[in-house]
Amino acid sequence: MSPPSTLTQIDIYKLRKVCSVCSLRELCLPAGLDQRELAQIDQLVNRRQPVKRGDYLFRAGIELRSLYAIRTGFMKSCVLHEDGREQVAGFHMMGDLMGLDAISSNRHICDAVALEDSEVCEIPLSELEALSREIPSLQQHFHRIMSREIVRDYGVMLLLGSMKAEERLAAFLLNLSQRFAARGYSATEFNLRMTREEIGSYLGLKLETISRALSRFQEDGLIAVRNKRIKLTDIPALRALIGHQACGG
Amino acid sequence: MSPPSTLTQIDIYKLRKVCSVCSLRELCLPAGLDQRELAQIDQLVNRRQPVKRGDYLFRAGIELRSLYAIRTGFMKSCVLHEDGREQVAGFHMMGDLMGLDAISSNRHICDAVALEDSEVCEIPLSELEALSREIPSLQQHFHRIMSREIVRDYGVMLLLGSMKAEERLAAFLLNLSQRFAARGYSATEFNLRMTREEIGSYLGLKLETISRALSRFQEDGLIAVRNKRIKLTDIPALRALIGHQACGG
DNA sequence: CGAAAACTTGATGGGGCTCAATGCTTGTGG
DNA sequence: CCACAAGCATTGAGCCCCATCAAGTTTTCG
Repeated sequence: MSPPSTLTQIDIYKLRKVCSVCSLRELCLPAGLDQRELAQIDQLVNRRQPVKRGDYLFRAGIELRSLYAIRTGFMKSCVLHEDGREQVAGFHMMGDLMGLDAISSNRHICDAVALEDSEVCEIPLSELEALSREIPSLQQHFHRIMSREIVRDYGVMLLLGSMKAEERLAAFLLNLSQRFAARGYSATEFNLRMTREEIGSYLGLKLETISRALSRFQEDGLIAVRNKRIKLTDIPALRALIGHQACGG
Repeated sequence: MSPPSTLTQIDIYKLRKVCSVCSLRELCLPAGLDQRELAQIDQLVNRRQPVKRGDYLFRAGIELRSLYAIRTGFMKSCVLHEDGREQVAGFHMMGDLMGLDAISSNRHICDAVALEDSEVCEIPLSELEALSREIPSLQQHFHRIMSREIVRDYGVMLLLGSMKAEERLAAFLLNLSQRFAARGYSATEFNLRMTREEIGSYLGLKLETISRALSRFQEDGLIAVRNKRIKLTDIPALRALIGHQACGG
């Protein structure tokens, strides 16, 4: 748990930790930074932190301390309603930034739970804000990340408000595919880290509906699914599924 | 259209225009600014701009020029899907900031349409960013506004994903009520600026469902509705409607 | 290995969509 | 000022998609 003790090992440990050589650099940080700026950002991200599967990274109601960038792993965020209603608001993977919703009130409004053993970079908000006052491209990048979250939310609203069950699921699978591809993984074959129930919660459907839709996709030759392992065998057909709502004329 | 010509009138015109004496100050700007900072912000908001009912403030796909703060009036934003599907993503009123979704890609993601004759303040993004680098409290305020939009979106996702028709409508009416109240208007009696179809689009329902639910609320004594005029006569009952999903145990 | 969690599949019912007809409101031009 | 049209709203009837309930199977994990 504590850093290794020899000098060489410490160096490696530090190098692995710092942002400037992090493999997620393109996802987390703006391009075009000079050495000094990168060094400042390294200091900003003051610790890497493991989160075990099932553990909470933060909980709704807790005071905002930091934002968290996911280094490895897979997480979900859940919004809670007073009456105990709960809904998955998003799934988050490598390079995603979590906690943006808490800036508004200084308290987290959703739970963040690891769906597999993960590792996050903690980013104190006040320091991020201070540094982004000095580095315009960092500021712009941060604003874009927040805006991207808003865009994503609009997409989910569209999905929830106007798509049928199979359209939603197809959109969900294609979105996952795209995000894995953007991170260098296969666009056609991956593991669903979440349960059918969690998918359903995210898509405003029940787990049985998810299960049935997956079975039907498989029957129709669009996917091959075995438990959490998914293979998209006909992406164009999945695409076609979305966007042919009633086919009126 | 052009400013009046006498000196006195010009002064009034300018005063009305500038942020530091704008009646929306508390909504738009952070508290605790000194004179000099307020003056800088005045310069930032370079023009007030009328938008006639039915006119577009901006359209999806158009390059982002500025953010817009609503001074008076009422607007909607609509996300568009490739296949022509369209959905109301939000209703916006006095003090709301529009265009945040466009920061991500530098292009607007949604249409913004005035639902009644309105007036907006144009805020060039690059200048806002520049100024927020100099004024920390402005920076923080801007981040909070973006975060608040994310929080709002999560609420809509919860609504769309897990509420029944009447719960959605009750939540919608209470939300409007609260926002009007926060702006000094009646919390119990107001005009719906939008059509039933637009409400339905926002709530993921059809206009007939909205109409039926409103009629039912009226039968049950929760509201009095005549066309667009709404009176909330039993707010506690409306609140109770939300959050008693299945009433299992 | 055994218990709990997760998943699949079937049967049934209901909430909201669809289609349809009618009434109301608003705006426009003669 | 009225007539007319177009948009908006209300209400009804029937149907379909998805939720619900239920049972059985597989997978996961301590």
